[in-house]
Amino acid sequence: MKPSQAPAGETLSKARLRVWLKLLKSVNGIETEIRRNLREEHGTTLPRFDVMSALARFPDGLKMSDLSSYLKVSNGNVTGIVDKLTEEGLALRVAVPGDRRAQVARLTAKGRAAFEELAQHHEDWINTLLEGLSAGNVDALSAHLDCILDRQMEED
Amino acid sequence: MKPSQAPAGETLSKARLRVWLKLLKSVNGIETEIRRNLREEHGTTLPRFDVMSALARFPDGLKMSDLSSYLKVSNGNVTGIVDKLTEEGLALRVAVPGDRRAQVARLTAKGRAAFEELAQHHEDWINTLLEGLSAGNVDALSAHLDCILDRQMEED
DNA sequence: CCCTAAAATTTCAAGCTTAAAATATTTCAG
DNA sequence: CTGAAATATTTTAAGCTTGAAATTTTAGGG
Repeated sequence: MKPSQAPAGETLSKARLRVWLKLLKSVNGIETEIRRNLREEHGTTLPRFDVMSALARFPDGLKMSDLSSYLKVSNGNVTGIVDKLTEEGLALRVAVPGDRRAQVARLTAKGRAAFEELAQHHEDWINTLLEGLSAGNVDALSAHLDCILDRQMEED
Repeated sequence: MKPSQAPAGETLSKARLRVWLKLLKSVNGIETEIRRNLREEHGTTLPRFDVMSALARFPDGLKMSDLSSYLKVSNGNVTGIVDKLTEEGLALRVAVPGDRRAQVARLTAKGRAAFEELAQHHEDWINTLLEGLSAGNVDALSAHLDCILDRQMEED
């Protein structure tokens, strides 16, 4: 009545590897399409969208360091992206009253308007790319991802 | 008896967006850890591992263009990575008999040995990072990802 | 007060990635 | 044959990303 000849642990390890490759392929495919849409339809990039998205959630602005830890990217990285957004008039840096080292990044009115536009299209793109997932599929997939994410949070 | 006030379509769209963000977070977390392991424990990078992995599956070598379409990255990209692997003695380019334009990239013996080592560790890392997924979870997750991937294949 | 450690940010060097242009070679219609 | 189109690859310019070094400012013990 053994289900297989190989040790269960080894088989599970290979199955996890296969599902990881599938996970990677799914995400890369979607991400590539989103990047293409952002570039071709809006002349922008995913990192810029991500920063705008973060700033949109914090209307009072975010310190540069909070922004980088929120997005899980390096400090130097957000410096460059906020520079670009600032040049384009979409964001600005505001001095923090009590601390001359720190600066808060915020969206400008133009930045907020641009983000609203982008965010709607982004949701539409994702909705189309995930058309194969019913509401039930979404919930089940979400639960499985929680199994992965729970482990990641432990490690911090 | 309505399940919610919002139109079903809108709710599903938001649910898909949420699961997309969760998918991205899961994959980014794992990928960051894999990159860190490759760098700190083996002094290499994920792109180099990906190329070695592709070449390991084709012992007779892969044309540069086949390599880039297999990995879904640009031609110019694989040129640079194969250059690096060649400098390190892990890969080499072989002329294709009938076509002086083309070259086949192959692993050297050293490259094959290095890859075997990396691949085993890679599988172990993934096995640990996905410890939260039982065999049943893996199968269910895999099925849901197929819903996403099926759609992606249609678009090619 | 001073001066060292910590904190916030930017700068820097190196590597990855892409799209597009450039090169070299092959194919094939006429 | 010949030259235009197609194919295989490399080069290039621009942007993203990181980790580490550098800069500026703050905080706190002595």
